[in-house]
Amino acid sequence: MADRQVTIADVAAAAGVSVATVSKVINDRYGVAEDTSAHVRAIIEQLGYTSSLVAQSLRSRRSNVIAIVVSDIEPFNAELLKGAARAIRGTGYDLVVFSDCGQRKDHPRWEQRSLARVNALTDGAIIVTPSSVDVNVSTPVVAIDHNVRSPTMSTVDSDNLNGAITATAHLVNLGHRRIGFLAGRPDLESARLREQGYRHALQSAGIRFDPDLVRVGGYQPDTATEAARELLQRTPRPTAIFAANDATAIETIAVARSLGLDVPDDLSVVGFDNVPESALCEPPLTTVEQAMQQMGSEAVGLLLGMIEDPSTGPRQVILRTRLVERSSTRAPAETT
Amino acid sequence: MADRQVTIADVAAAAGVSVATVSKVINDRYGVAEDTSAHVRAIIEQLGYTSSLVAQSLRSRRSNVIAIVVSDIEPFNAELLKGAARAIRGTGYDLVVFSDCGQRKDHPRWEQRSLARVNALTDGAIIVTPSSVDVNVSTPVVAIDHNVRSPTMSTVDSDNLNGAITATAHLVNLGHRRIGFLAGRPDLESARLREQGYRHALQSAGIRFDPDLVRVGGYQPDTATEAARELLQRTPRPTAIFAANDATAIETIAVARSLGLDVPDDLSVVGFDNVPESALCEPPLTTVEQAMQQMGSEAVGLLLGMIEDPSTGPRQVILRTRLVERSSTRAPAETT
DNA sequence: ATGAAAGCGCTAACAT
DNA sequence: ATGTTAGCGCTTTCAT
Repeated sequence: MADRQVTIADVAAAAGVSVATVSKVINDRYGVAEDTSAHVRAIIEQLGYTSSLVAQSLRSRRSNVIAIVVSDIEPFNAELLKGAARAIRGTGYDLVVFSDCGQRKDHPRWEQRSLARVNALTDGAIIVTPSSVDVNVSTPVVAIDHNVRSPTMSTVDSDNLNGAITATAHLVNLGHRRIGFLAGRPDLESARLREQGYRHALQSAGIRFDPDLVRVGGYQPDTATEAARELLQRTPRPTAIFAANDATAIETIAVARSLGLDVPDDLSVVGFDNVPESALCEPPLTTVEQAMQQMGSEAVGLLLGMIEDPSTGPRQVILRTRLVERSSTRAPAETT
Repeated sequence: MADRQVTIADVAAAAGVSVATVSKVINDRYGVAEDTSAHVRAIIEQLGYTSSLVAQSLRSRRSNVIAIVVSDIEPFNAELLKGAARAIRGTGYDLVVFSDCGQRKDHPRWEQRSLARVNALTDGAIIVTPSSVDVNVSTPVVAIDHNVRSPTMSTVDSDNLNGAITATAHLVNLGHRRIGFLAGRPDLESARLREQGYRHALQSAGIRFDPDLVRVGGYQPDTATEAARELLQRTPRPTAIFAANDATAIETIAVARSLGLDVPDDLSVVGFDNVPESALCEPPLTTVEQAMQQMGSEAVGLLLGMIEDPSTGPRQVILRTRLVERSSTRAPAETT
């Protein structure tokens, strides 16, 4: 922990040249003599100088950094990050992940703030599960799990509708009729589509939609607890629950257990996402897999394309989902 | 995607005051009239202004942001991030994760560069698995999985020595005698300690250490492939392998399979870390669990302590490990 | 209470 | 080929 970082001025002084010359050397600008350049490089090496990203990007347009803006770092976003990192490798870009760690989650435009904060720092940004309609920055942006269909923005999403249909149909095919739905956040498009899928599958099976079998779980364990309890304490109790994501599905299992219910004997539970945690819980969760890592890498691909060629139009990528059957679902014990 | 971000100058102009006044309002400085302040806030709201982290932190010392500097975002680091994010929640700090996505992994001082790049941006940094001895920045730093014992720096580590002893002893207790070791990166203290633990446990069991049963796997799948193959093609073949981390243990299983060997019938494999992937591979991996998320949150705790009270001395935290028995280990088929 | 001006570390015209 | 100079958006004395 030194008193002060080495600055370009230190290098210039030590090398006996101007800061402008050092800057030119760093950025491989033409117009520097061979030996001047070599000398400056030597000094840089010797002093262990690294330019400040902050100062550099305040001044110039390019930073060779891309940002991923997330509300929090939880299992789903962590998978995205793994995939994004893989895609960045070999491109020469650095990655900055910016997160307020969920502290502004309920603020209507948290992603706008985060984006504005890092904006000057980066050449473009990926924004995950944004809550507001439009973003307003000067660099390219691609949205993962976007809130609304917007043909003006590049987006990467899973096929939420078909995923939810598959999940619900799986329960129907097992013989379930009273199927509860633990909904996601109503302000998110993915959540709305999953509910649509649930309804659609019910209808296809000739099961009447019952609003009393739906509660908002909000995608997060703590917001789901009460909702799951209400669902499970109804009479007659649903024999199965489709939760809009894994986090709340896992919470549902915990609530069921606390109520003395066995999963899957007394209750089947299906989730959505297939985060690693879903395979590790007890019982292992049947869920709809999203290609999370691929979503991250696709987003990086789109973004770099837009950065390198700004005339690139917005593109929407939709990735298919698939059902992963594990042990949290089975045929209902008794027929209704 | 607007043409330009809203700046403090825009706000000042719209409010009919100077930028200095706007700055004071933003930072709750005294010396601004009530109604001026209210008016400025209204304009800020209306324009959707958010101050630029870049400009702000170039100018002032505090940014209310902490950095986590990682070489890459892979399963181990992803777990750390989850734990760190949880610990940051409620503190008011924002998190910036900086990574070159493994592109400078072999550069001897990659962490020094990354640290220097984000230094001005943050109030302190957590640096994960650094490769060089000492860091040189003007803000507090805590190291996770540090390279060398350094009482001058705050560090968070697992008890690598005892973890490795436990892993090796587990194999010994199952009846294995020819136990191979797929070492980590020799430049990392954690890797050296795990090898020490391996040797120690062998010695305790009265098994002679055989250098031919040790190969460097380098902590990464691609660097481990050849090493694992060499180990498995020796005659006589080891009946068990302790890999220095999960990533290379999983790779070892893949190599064994490609050689027609069954795990655990023909070969037992133990890993280290207990990343989620280790439970999901086939067969599920017996491994030594590090409290990865806790490492992240402990590091945040130490760092915030140092930021809030700079007189805080360096502290070292060592977390205990524990063996997680799954299905990749069993008694050897034939006795030697 | 408010504003003018200097400067954080760097880049980019523009001189020389 | 090199240096001088003017900012990037912000904070912070220091005048007024």
